[in-house]
Amino acid sequence: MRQETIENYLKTIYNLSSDNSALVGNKALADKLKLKPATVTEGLRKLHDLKYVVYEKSYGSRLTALGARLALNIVRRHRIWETYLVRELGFGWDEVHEIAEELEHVKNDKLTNKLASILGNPVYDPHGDPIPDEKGKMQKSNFIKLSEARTKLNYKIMGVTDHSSTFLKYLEKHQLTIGTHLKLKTIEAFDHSIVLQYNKKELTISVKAAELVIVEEV
Amino acid sequence: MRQETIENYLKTIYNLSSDNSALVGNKALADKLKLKPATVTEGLRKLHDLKYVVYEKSYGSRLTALGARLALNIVRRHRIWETYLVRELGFGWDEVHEIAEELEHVKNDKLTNKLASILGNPVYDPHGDPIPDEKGKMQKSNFIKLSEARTKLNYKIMGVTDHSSTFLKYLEKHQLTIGTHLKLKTIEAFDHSIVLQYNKKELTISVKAAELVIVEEV
DNA sequence: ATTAAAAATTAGGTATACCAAAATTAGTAA
DNA sequence: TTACTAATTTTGGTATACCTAATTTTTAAT
Ligand SMILES: [Mn+2]
Ligand SMILES: [Mn+2]
Ligand SMILES: [Mn+2]
Ligand SMILES: [Mn+2]
Repeated sequence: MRQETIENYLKTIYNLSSDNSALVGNKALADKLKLKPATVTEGLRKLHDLKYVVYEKSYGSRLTALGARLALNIVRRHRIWETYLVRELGFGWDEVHEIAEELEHVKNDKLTNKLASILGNPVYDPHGDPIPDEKGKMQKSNFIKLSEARTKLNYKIMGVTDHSSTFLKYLEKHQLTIGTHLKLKTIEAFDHSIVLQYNKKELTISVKAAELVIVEEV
Repeated sequence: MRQETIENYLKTIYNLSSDNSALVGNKALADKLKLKPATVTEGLRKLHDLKYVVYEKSYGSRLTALGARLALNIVRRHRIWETYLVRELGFGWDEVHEIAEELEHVKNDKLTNKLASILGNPVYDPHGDPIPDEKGKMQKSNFIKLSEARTKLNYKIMGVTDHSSTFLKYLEKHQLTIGTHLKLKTIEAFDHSIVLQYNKKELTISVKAAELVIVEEV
């Protein structure tokens, strides 16, 4: 199997199984990888033979310790490059994901570590995702989705779970960027839209959007 | 054909045919690409269909205008990354070629141009190779191989044609780096070894090494 | 427990990128 | 010219990464 193929599978399994030990289904994996389920079935059989995943036929797959190590490496490179592109090369947070998808496959530890070191070994990337260190360890947090937040409480935006340019531009337009403090004023009983108060203004956002914003109570 | 495959063929044809329009033979191409001639024959047929090369059966191939444009793009990215790695990220000139072989395939003009701009739009890379600008234009020079230099004259080292770590480390050990001024003292009649005088010392180097060093008369 | 829908697998195929061995063509040195 | 050598092409393969359509398994809904 091509190294890049392996890396894309493992990274995606990792991303889809945030509580890492849960099984990831083939359909979800196929969608993220933009492949057909039949293709993914084949791929997983090979990754199983390579001992990167344990594959429970018809139920899904999870990373082995070996697979998780590789996955965390890719995730580290991806997030460090995104941070470097934003902080050192002047890209917007909405532009970097696609470029990082390519740069993440360049394997050179000296390079990755040099970039990290220039950045002061950052712990979060521009989307609020934690950056694993060289050993794969990273910040663990008790952040929640904005869609699960409660009225009257105060929150701070810590990240996003959709890296698409359209979504990030939408957030930026409304000044909903990482670090923004906001208060959850009310939740519409009708459709669960959320009314936010921040920066001396009010904004209503859909559940759909709120599910993609990560916050912390403050 | 995979984009990376195309790019490696075109870049290599370009590098092997520095005197622009000369035909490049399949054997030479196969060696550089670490492929077998049979494979290259196939590849060239496809590149011909894609209008990237003109392929004269049994004699060799040369780039079309379209192919040359793409090739110069890759060469630009390769050389800019090498320069960036050396000047901004603290790598040695002997470490960057392999990394650049991967980075050169990341296609994003904003990124390439940003790196170039940070570097002050450099015209030469760390090995003395000229860097094409966005339109593919680059410095032309009348440099010669050190093996073709004449006794008693003074020269300045302008570049190298072998990017391998072993060769570059050898040069560095003897302080034969780019910019070094030297005088060609004598040429051994026996084996054409060259006796150099520079930095208040003398050094004899083989024809083999001298062929890989590019100099300019000063 | 039955059934319909969704997810996963299998079977059968295409396209790309490579290779070894054999056959051909080009170049060179008598 | 001939005869050898080197380069190139052809032929017949392998391996990987995909796909569609058909079948099977799992899950969810009566
Ligand atoms: Mn990303
Ligand atoms: Mn990110
Ligand atoms: Mn190089
Ligand atoms: Mn170079």
